[in-house]
Amino acid sequence: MYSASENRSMTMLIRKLESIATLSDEEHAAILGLPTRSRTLGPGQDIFRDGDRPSQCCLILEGWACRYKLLDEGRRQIFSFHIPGDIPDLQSLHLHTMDHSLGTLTEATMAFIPHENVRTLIQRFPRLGGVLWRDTLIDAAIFREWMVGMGRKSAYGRIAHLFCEMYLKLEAVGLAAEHRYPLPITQVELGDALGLSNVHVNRVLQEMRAKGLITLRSSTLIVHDWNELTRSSEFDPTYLHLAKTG
Amino acid sequence: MYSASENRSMTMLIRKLESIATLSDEEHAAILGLPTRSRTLGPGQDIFRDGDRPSQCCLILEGWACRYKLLDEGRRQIFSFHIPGDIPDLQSLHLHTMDHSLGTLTEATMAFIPHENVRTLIQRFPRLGGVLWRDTLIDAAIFREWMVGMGRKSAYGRIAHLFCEMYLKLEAVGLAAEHRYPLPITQVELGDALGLSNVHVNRVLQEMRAKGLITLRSSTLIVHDWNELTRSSEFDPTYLHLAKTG
DNA sequence: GCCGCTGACTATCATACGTTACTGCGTTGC
DNA sequence: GCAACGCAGTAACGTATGATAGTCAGCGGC
Repeated sequence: MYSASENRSMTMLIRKLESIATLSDEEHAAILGLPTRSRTLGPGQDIFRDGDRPSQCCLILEGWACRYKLLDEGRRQIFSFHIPGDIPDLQSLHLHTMDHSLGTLTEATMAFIPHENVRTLIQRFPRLGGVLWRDTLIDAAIFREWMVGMGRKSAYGRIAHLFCEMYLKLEAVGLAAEHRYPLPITQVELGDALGLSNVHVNRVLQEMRAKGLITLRSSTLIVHDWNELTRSSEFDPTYLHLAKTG
Repeated sequence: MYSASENRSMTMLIRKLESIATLSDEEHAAILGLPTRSRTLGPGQDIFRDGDRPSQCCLILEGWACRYKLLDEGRRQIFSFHIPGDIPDLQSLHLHTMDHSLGTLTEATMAFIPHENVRTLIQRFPRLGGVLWRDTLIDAAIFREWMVGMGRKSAYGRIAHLFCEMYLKLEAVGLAAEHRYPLPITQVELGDALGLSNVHVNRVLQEMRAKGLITLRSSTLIVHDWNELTRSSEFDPTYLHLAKTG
């Protein structure tokens, strides 16, 4: 059921971890040796739900996912967007009951790793535990940054900020370059992430297009003026704590 | 400079950790043995600032603090309120550059613990490392919950939700009971935490008072109708991951 | 005993955003 | 080839909240 040897699916995880820390050869090898079971899901499928008590972690190999919570009357808040290399539910190692849901945005392939094996890995390589801890801390830093947006920035600034953030995250694992990247997210989902209505998201996107700031078509975003995008969103990448940027 | 033996100041930390996990006698003793240096600050003082690279952790013994970030034109976003027993900058163990600031709200006494000693503690008691990791994960869960508020709830719901949250956090460390607690926070600070103007915070507080829901006077909050408070804010304590509630 | 300050509170007016409801275009299914 | 659907886009209108600009009570300083 789980395949351990020659685990190609772990390269994405290694790329991700090396974007936020450095790994020794032994640590590298230990990660490659993790047993995983892969699975592909269609778009809009839940991987776990609010209230679940998962016994494994979920690593994204391909496609996009998001964490979210549902409220009364169809309201939804999306907390994060996840791309290949991410382990969106690393927290389940220490918080046993999920307080939100995780679902796919696109068709997506995930590798599941039993908690047990992650725990053993951390015992053998405590420094690797520190790297995973660091990853969850960066997760929290991104939440804080979204809070700044929702609390104190305009819709325009929020959307621009998200575009900057996703670019750096994708670039860090080699999935974006030249200020262009795949963005398979609907306007409704953008709104649910940023606390906006789909109508207003559309308004702001039109405004950005009119200014020649971006092109967004068939799920591809092209940033024509990166400086203006970062300036107008007050974007400072420190909170991403990427290895490159210190 | 640091005093290690008979460390009374650590009891608040132990109470806090026992509110989210259980500790063995050895772990208990090891925490009491941590060397600390205490310091008392007046209200409105910064403990560290955005961009700092601290070499110690800060445990709050008495008083309130908050984490925040400043933007252009005097805008401010407060991320969290901290009470005795909290270690607001635990993340600095793995994220070396602070991406926000920490300041006191009231006069406050803090105990500083060198990172070095925390690391040694975690090496000797890996399970304790897990508890601290868990604490930072709960921190993140609270951020997510605030995001839900700022993105998808009314001002009324947000304020009510915060009142519920602070009550449970204070109660968990024995600083609140009978739906009444000290709340030494100005209306401006409430607004900066919830993404509202001070004027609107005032409007909503008046509304809550008019309904007989709460009394808030001279920094003391009394909740007259806990059920209505939780109902109107869609409050579900799961995200606090308190030991009691599983 | 007044000064200066901070925080609570209020009134008026402005606006960024939400709500509702609709059009139109691709895609998928059959 | 057309129905059904999801998503982008638009228009008209409504409103929760912000901005500005004050008043007032309490309080420490001297």
